[in-house]
Amino acid sequence: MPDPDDTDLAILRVVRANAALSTAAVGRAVGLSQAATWRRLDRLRKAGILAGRELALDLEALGFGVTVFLGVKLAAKARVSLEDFERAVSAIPEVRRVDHVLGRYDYRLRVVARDIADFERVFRRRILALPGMGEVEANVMLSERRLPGPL
Amino acid sequence: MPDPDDTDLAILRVVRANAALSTAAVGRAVGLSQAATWRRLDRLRKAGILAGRELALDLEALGFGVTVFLGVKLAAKARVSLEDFERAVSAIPEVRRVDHVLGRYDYRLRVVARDIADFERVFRRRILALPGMGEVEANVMLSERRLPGPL
DNA sequence: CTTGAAAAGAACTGCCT
DNA sequence: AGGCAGTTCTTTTCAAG
Repeated sequence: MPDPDDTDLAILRVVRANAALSTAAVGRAVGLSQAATWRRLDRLRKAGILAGRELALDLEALGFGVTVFLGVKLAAKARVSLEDFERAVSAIPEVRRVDHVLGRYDYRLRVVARDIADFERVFRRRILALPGMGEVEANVMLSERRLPGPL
Repeated sequence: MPDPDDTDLAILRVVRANAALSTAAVGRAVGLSQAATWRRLDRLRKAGILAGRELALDLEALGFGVTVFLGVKLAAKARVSLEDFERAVSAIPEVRRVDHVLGRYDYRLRVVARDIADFERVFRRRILALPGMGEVEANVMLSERRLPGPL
């Protein structure tokens, strides 16, 4: 499959900004017909560049108002495999992301809770009980901003 | 607006798992007609719980293979407003997320680059040049896992 | 690549229980 | 609320220039 050309990038910029646009509207924005736009979108999908749609759930509107980022260092002595840790952490409902990272920490977790009291419960009963837990560092999220990113 | 009931939660669980499903298919999964499902989805959208669809771009497939998380502490002396910092950091194309946090750092950034050499360029010329930059800590992402989260 | 069109499917509306 | 039926819009595919 050929790499995306400038027209493809223009299409990606449009759909990234407005995922609810029809192919005809995207075509109008980049100066292509509906059919041609569809063919390009189809190619981008098949190339794995457009990896599918997602529905953004507003967890705050559902009562989960607290988001905490945790940096986790596995205990040096503990002979816990990364797979075991990942399996255990993935079983905690409040954990929304598990990033395996290189640096001061081994994992970065994104955790949600209804409020601080709820977070304390999750932290004490679930997070601290994870196999191989070493150091933990926490950052409470105040606000977030998503940016379009490169392209 | 009334809070979501059990049926709403069932619908949210279904669409969260598969955002590409038609309202008719969602209805089948929860035992409702197409129209009833659509009306509930519409209500959830208007309540802000379903906050809109997004197209997932696979940046790796586009050649951005490196993701780095940065923890940033603003310099104590610098009299830089948070707004100034946020404006400047938001202007860097490679920055995909800016999270204002409480804890050891003031901000957590998610940055993408084509490769490590590209990241070094962004880091030296853009990140280190941000107004008010104090300490920085970096974590290179090895792998990530998104989880459904609570509900 | 374009236009035009047809068929299928999904989204939306109104009416009735 | 929920179901049914119908309308409208989009997607998807095709033929022809």
